[in-house]
Amino acid sequence: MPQTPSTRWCPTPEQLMILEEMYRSGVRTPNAAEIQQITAHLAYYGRIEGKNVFYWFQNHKARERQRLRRRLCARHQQQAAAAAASPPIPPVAGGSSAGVVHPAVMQLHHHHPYATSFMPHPHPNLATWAMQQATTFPPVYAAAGAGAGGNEKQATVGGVEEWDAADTTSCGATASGGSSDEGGAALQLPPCCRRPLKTLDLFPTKSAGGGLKDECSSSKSSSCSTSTN
Amino acid sequence: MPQTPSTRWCPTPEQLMILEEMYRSGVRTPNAAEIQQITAHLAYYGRIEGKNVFYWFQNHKARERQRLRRRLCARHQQQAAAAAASPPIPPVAGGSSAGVVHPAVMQLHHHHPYATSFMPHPHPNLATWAMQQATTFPPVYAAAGAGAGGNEKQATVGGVEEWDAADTTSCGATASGGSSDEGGAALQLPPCCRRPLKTLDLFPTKSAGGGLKDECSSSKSSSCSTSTN
DNA sequence: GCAAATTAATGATTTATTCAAG
DNA sequence: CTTGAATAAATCATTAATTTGC
Repeated sequence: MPQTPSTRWCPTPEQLMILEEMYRSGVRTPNAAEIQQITAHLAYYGRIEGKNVFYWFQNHKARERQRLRRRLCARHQQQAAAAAASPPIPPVAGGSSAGVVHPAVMQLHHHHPYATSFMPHPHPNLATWAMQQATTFPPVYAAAGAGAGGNEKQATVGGVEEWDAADTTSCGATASGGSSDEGGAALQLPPCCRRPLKTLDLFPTKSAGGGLKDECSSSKSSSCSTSTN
Repeated sequence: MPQTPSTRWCPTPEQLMILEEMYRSGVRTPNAAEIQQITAHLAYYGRIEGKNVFYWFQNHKARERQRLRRRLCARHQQQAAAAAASPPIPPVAGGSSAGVVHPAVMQLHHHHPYATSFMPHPHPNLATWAMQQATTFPPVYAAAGAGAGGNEKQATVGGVEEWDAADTTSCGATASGGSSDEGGAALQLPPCCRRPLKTLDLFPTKSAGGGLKDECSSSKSSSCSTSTN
C-alpha cells in the first residue's frame, strides 16, 4: 500500500529545512496569508497542509522556549548551588540585526500546481477548526490588505539569530508586507486592534504566561485573588 | 455611521439565551459542523460568526470551571482554617442524568438566508485562522461522514447539568449525530484515531489539564513519566 | 543482521491565562 | 467588572530513533 495513511504529517527534510530557515530568519507566528504562502511553497516538496505549518511554528516556538527555560533553570540552579553573586550573562543582544528583519516568506515564489487542497473539503470536527470557518476578518494586529505598504505586524520577530541569553524581551517588528496577489480586496481593519507588540515576553515578572511554572521549581505563589482589575 | 464597526461581537439576549440553554444541555465543545449549525441558527437573531460561537463556549466553559475552582478553593481554605478533620464533601455525583444527553444542536432547523458570511472574505492574519484554511480532514475522533449513523464523538459532554461537586470525572458521550447535509463525500478516516473519550476530566489526579493548577494551591507533583507506550 | 521493545521527538489538541472592549 | 478575543502552556498520541535479545 503506497501512500501510508499516516495520521500525522511527516515533514520531509526539505520542508523541515525551509521551516527552520524561516524560523531562524525571524518568522515566529505567521499569519493566515503567510501560512498559506508557506504551505503552498512547501507543498512542492511533499504533502502538507496549512495547519501543519501553523502547528510547526507553534510547537517549535514553544519548545525552543522550553529548552531555554530548562537550560536557564539548570544554569540557575547550578549557580545557586555555587552561591556566586555575578549575574549570569550580560545580554549581548546589542547591535546584531534588530531591524534587518528579512521577511523570509516573501522569497516564496512557487505556486506550483501541486496545491495543498485549501478551501473545499468537508472537514469533520476538530475544535479549533471551527473558529476558522467563520472568521470573517479577524480584528488583529495586521492587515493583509492589498495596497498599503508599511504595515506593522506583531509576531515574526526580527533578527536575533538565537536568543541564548536571558531577557531579550524586546523584539523587532517585521513580517513581510505579504499582500498576496490573490486577496486584493478592500479589507480595512477597524481603528482599534493594535497590540503593543507582545507575544514574546520570555520571562515575565508576573506568574503564568512565559514564566517557568513547574519546570524549575519557581516560586510562583498567588492563589486565587489579587485580581488585576 | 450605522453599523457600528465594533470589534467584538455583542450577543443579543436571544443568542445568549440559546447558547446558555445549549450549554446547560451539555454542549461543551461543539465541533465544526455543530458550530456552523449553531452559528447559522443564531445568525437569525443578529450578526454572529462561527468564531464567536467557538469562543463563547470556550470562555463559558473555562469561566464556569474557574468559578468553581474559586468557590472550592475558598471553601477549602475556610475548612482548612476551621481545622476540622472531616473530609470536605463526599462526592454526590450520583445518578443525575448521565446518558440522557440531549443533542441540543439537532433542534436547530433554521437555515435562514441571513447567512453568516462563512467562507469567503479575505481574512488578514489571525493566528489560529490559518490552521483552518488547510484542514483537509483532521484525523480526529469522529467522522462527519455522511451515511454512518452511530458515531461516537468526543466533546460536548452529556448530562451533568451543573457540576458543582468535586469529582464527576466521567461523562456521557453525546453530541448530535451532526453530519451536515453538505459534505456527503467519502471521507473515510484512517484506521487509527479513536480516542478513549477524553476532554472532560474536570479534576484529574495528575497535574495540569483540567486540574486546579495554582488557583487553589494544589499539590501537583508528577513530571513527565509513566508513558503509556 | 534483523525485529520486538523502549525511549526520545514532535505533531496535534485541549486548557489556562492574558488582553482589552463595553 | 464582565466577557469576547487571542496567545501560550500543558498534554496527549504517534512516529522516528535507539537499544536489546536472538
